[in-house]
Amino acid sequence: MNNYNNQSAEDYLECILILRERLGNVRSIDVVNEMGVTKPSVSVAMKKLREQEMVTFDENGFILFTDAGIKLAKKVYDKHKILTKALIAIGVNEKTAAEEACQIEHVISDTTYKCIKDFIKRNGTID
Amino acid sequence: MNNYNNQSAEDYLECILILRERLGNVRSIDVVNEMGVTKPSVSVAMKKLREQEMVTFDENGFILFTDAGIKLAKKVYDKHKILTKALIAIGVNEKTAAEEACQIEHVISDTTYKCIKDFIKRNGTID
DNA sequence: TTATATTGTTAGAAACAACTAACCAAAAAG
DNA sequence: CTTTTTGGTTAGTTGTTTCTAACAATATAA
Repeated sequence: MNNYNNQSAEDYLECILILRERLGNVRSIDVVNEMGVTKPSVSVAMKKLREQEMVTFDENGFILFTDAGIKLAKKVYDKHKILTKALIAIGVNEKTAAEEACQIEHVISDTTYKCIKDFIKRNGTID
Repeated sequence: MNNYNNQSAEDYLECILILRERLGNVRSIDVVNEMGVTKPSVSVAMKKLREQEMVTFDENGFILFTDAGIKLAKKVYDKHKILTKALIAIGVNEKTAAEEACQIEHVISDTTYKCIKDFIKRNGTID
C-alpha cells in the first residue's frame, strides 16, 4: 500500500502562490519566512516540486510555476478560500475557519468542492 | 517542532467502536480485517493505545475502552457522522461523503463541530 | 578589500506509520 | 496426539517530512 502523502507539496505550492500575489517574485527564503519551517525543509521541498515539474527556478533563484504547478496551486488556494467562506457562513470565527480550511483543503474531492461552492452561492453572507 | 500526528490513533479507536456496535466484542484481528492493514500494524497501534491508556485487553484478547478511550472514540465517530450528514445535506453523494468525512473528522475543532451540528439541525434533510 | 550577512545546499538523524519476515502460543482439525 | 490454522508479537526495512550541523557562494558593509 503506497501511502504517499501529497499534502506538503500542496502546502508549498499554495504558499508560493500567495507570496507571489503579495510580493511579485518569490524565492525559497520567502517561503521559509512565511511557513515557519527551516531552509533545508524548503530546499528539499523545492527539489521535489522541481522533480515533479511543478516549478522551475530562474537564474536569480526566483520560483516560477509550470503550467501544472500554477493549475494545482490555484486549485488548492481556491479550495482554501471556498472552505474558509463556507465555515464562516455556518458561524465559525474567521481565525478558526482559515486554520481548518488549511487542513481540509487537502482532503476534499472536486465533487465536494463544487457542492461547497454552490452552497456558498446560496448561503455566503461575506464577500 | 514536535509534529506528532494523532490521526491514526483516532482511526483505530473509531474502528474499534464501530466494530463493537456490530460484533459486541472486538479483537485485534477484527481491526485487521476491517481496516485492511496488517497484523503487526494493529499490534503496534494497540500497544500505543494501551500506553496512552485508551484501551485495555481482557484475558481473552478482547479490547476494552478506558473512560478516556470511549470518550475520544465517540467524539471522533460523532464528528464522522455529523460531517457525513453535512456533506450529504449540501449535495455530496453518500459514498464520497463518508470517505471524506473520514479525513475531515481528524482536523476539525470542537468549535467547528458545534457549528456544523447546528447547521445540520437547520438544513439536514436526511436523519 | 577584507569581513559579515544572506541565501541555498548536502549530509545525517529523528519521528511516525506502514510493511515483510519470522516466530510463539493456543485452539481446531485430522 | 500430531498437524494445521488462527491470533498475536518482535525485529528490521521503507517512505515521508522535518530537523540540526556544516558548508558554499554571493551580496552588502566596513
